[in-house]
Amino acid sequence: MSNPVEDAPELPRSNFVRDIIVEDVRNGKNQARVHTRFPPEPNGYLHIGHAKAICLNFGLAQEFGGQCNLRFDDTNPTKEEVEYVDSIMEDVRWLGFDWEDRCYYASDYFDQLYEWAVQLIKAGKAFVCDLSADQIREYRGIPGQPGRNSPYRDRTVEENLDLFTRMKAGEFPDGARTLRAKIDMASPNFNMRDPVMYRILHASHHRTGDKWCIYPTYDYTHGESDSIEGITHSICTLEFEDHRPLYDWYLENLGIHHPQQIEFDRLHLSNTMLSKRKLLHLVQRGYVSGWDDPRMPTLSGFRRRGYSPEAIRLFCSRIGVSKTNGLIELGLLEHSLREELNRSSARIMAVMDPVKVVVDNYPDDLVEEMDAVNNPEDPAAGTRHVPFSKTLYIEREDFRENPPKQYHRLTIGREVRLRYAYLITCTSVEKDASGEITVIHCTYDPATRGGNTPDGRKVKSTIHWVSAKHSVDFEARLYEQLFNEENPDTEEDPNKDFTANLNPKSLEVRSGKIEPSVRGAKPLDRFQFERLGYFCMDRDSTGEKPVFNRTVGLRDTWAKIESKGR
RNA sequence: UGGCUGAUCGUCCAAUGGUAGGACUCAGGACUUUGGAUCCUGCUAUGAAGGUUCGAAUCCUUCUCAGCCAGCCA
Repeated sequence: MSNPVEDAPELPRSNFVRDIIVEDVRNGKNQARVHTRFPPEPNGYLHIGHAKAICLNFGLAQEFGGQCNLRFDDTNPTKEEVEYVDSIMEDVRWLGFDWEDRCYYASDYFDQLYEWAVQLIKAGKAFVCDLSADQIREYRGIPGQPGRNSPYRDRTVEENLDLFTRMKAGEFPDGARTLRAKIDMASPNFNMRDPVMYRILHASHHRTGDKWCIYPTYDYTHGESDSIEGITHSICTLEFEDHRPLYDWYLENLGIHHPQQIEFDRLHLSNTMLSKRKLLHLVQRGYVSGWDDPRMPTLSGFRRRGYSPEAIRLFCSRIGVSKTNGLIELGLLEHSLREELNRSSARIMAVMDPVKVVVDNYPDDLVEEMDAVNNPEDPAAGTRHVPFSKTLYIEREDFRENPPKQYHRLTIGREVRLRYAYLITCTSVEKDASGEITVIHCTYDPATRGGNTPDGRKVKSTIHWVSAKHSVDFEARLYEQLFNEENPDTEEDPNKDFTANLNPKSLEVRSGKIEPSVRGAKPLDRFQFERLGYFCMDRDSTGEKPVFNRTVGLRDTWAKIESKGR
């Protein structure tokens, strides 16, 4: 069933990858089939950049009635772990995509890959090389100059077969030999200068255990895996553009199904670090609490922070797909977030910086249950009761003794509305020795129950509140961007510590008072705290004290006006 | 300075030889029981120079700038 309001914003947009597919389908290429794949390496958690690739690959398959596989590119046992495999599956599912029964691993193809390597050796297109890593680098040459052939390049097929078999059998130590494709040491493209196909690694693999001590490289593995799975369009990021001739070479020389590799620009988000290596560093050195720290740009971090999968998908559809090196403003992500959360989040009242209000003419022991709308954007969300009594808390900044111009909130002598409750007028304040306001005295108009004005009079402001004796103490975790710099991922100087850009104020812990209806909430439940922002219950919550992560604040027009006045 | 790829409002994306458009941001305004949401208005762009054409963001030439590539990482 389709919901145009929900679905329309996520409609696929025209982009060059889609154009290629449209054309291929029209020409009947691959029997007009569309089959894509999302191929993460299980060496870290998925981040928002991966979400772009996931939405593209799964989205395209969906749109053209095709399929999208999940495939783990697990050819490097020294960096890969099952923890990452599990988290990746969880995150893709959470984002809203389904690979059905098509979860594959490149390691599933190790036997086939080995056979194909033997085939290339027999065809005189691959050889065992005894050069060390340093020597290979030296022989490879430099830009503008051709490399030199390895002295082992002309070994006989028999010798290559024998050596390769013994490499597999574990006769040689790590790094002693490699299997290389015999292509062209003079190619201007370094990837074609006799690239390594297999290296010796006596390491245990998270899936194949100790079965192998030689492992295929990415270049030798990826295209063949695509081919085996019948992939039609192999969509990857720009840095693999130079690898495409090699991708094509393996497939052509093996004479097997040849998918088309198409490259697009990976996501670059302002004030955000999207390098897996550096994110791992933040986790390992304890700069954040883990991969799912709500400040992390990982999908698990965003989830814990309170982002919805719909919001992330919406963002991904808005940024488009191209080949330009762009930097997306964080504001676009937050805009998509607010737009989605606004229509989906239940409202609740919470006071973050409480100051006491006493309604002097309200009966001492009376408690009234006020009707409050759960979500003005969604009538189906219903209503709830909020208890009202003589002593309340309001936000300290919603009262000013000497209000600036254009300040509409409470001040002595002024009437404002308490949301869903009564109109109140401030009469006086009490202060402590230091001059800080301790109590605000008000009177209420009993005729305005629910916040209505039977006489039609207007008040400029409506503020939120909680009943003091009914309210629940809670902890709020307020986040700001992890990095101060707009582009923290430019590593001009490799020796410079990128953590120097870390925002020391990225986390602020506060406590406040919240409406008792919060009692039914569970971790990951999302709310809008009226007039404050979107918050998500954290798993650190206890029965005593709920903990909330601030997902993102509400647009604050007043803050903008006031800061301009200064 | 070897190769590959790219360059359109401040940002991102579209226009596929025929009126440069949308979104975000920003600036105004309307409305409002969230200074929220919503609605309206406005601002700003084809990297440069030549050429082809009735007509060029689009085709050609030269230049400039940017990203990526010298892992037995992916």
